[in-house]
Formats: sequence, structure tokens, C-alpha cells
Amino acid sequence: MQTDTLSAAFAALADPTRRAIIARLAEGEASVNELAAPFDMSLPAVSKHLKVLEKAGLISRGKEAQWRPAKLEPMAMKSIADWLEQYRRFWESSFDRLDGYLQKIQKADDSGRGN
Amino acid sequence: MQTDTLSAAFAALADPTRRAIIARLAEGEASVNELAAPFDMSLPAVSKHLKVLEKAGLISRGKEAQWRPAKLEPMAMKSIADWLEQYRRFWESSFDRLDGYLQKIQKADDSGRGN
DNA sequence: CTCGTATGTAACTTTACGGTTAAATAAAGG
DNA sequence: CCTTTATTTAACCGTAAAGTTACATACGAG
Repeated sequence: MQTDTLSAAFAALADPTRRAIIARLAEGEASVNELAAPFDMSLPAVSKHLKVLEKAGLISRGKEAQWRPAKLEPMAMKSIADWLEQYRRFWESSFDRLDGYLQKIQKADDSGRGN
Repeated sequence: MQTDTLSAAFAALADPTRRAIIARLAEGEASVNELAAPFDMSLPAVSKHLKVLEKAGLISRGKEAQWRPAKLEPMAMKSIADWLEQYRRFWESSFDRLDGYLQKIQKADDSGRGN
């Protein structure tokens, strides 16, 4: 398991089950049983997924009697969004404009292919 | 390796080396040797990382003589950005407003804890 | 054709991931 | 106290990831 926070967040979201859990939690807190319901998967497996999400800072766990409801922690998602933001221009510009932009910023970087 | 495109993209970006490669490619195309230079890692290892990025649709490879320069493919990053977008309100709202919002949308979803 | 450069493939190792079942822990409620 | 419900921990398994070294392939230049 990676230690840096961005890697952990990306890795956590790489699993469709965990993304589905996130989607469910966007509608509000939920217990492990509630979260596990949609999945054809044992409870411990879901519990593990929650632990991954928690370590990645994507969720936090509460405590109410014997329940430990999970809830979204937005900041880890924000750090991914922030990371992505620096590349937004690559998909938002038209390809032509992007090519122009790249050629421009590459003028300085014109050190040939040799290594 | 996951087959769905979003999982593959998240997984690919979960590795710091691959994110560094992406960062480098944001400045323009580069050969494997150029990309490998900053890393204390064998060339085949970098080649593998490129293959992961390519399978995830994050980069594409060209062919110029014996070089196979890599370049960014923005659309895979866009699909991650789009996925994240649906959660933006969670980190952009103030926590108070968010709580209010959540309580509102949870009225319908008020099925207790039992399972 | 041969050499050097650039890159990819094969085989292997170590470690992590995602799942399982069985048992343990925690808390509420008769 | 004993039981039920909710959840976690432990031990295990199979597969995939990330790296290595050694070898193979591709191409241009002499």
C-alpha cells in the first residue's frame, strides 16, 4: 500500500465496489450492513473496503451503539480534483489550440532525442 | 488489472512514478529514455509503466525510427474529472450548508438502521 | 552486414490486493 | 447472564502488480 495521500486516494477509487460505496455515501451516512446490501460479497470484504477508504481519507467512521456508520470525507477527493486541475487544459481546449499551446511551451524544451 | 476504463485510469494514477511521467508529458512528448531519466529504476520498469498508462488510455505511443515517443491522451483524465465532478459540492460547500443539503436529500431515504 | 541505440519481452521474485470462512469483539435487550 | 445484531480480526488462498536481470527485436548509421 502506498503511503502518500494522493496515491492512496487514487488506489482506493480504482475499485468499482469502493466507488459504489462512495456513491451511496453521497446520499448520507450508512452502516456496513446497508453498504454491503447491494453487493454479492461477504461482510468482511466490505469492511475491508471501508478500511481502505478510511485510510485514504475518503471516509470517516462514527460510532452509534454497535453501528459504525461511514460518511464521506470530501477533502481527499478534493486533493485528487486539485491534482487533475493542472491538466484540465488538455481536455478542455480544442485539439488544435492545444497543439498550438504545446508547440509554444516546447520551444524552450527543444533538447533533441539523444540521451 | 481492471477492465473498466475508470478503474484502469484510477489505478494507473495511483502510482507516483506514473503521475510523474504524466507530469513530464504535460510539457510535451518524450521518449522512454527521457522519461526514465529522473527515476532510479530500470528501463523495462518504465516501459511497463508506459504500458499501464497506455492501456488506461492516458497516453498514446508514436513511432519515429527506433523511438516510440509517448504523449498525453487527455480524455481518460477527463473521465476521472467528470466522475469527480458529481462530488464537487461535498468539498466546495461550507460544511454547514453541506449538512443542510444532506439532511434535505435524506428525508426520503430515512429507512432506519435495521437490515 | 554489423554496430550502437532504443525499446520491448520473458522469466522470475516479492509483496499487495481482494476475496473467503471461522472466530472474536461490542453493544443492546430480554 | 444469554442471545441477537453489527462489525472486525485472523488465517488463508489465488491473482496481479512492480520490480529485477537477461535476452530479443527494431532501426539508422557506417
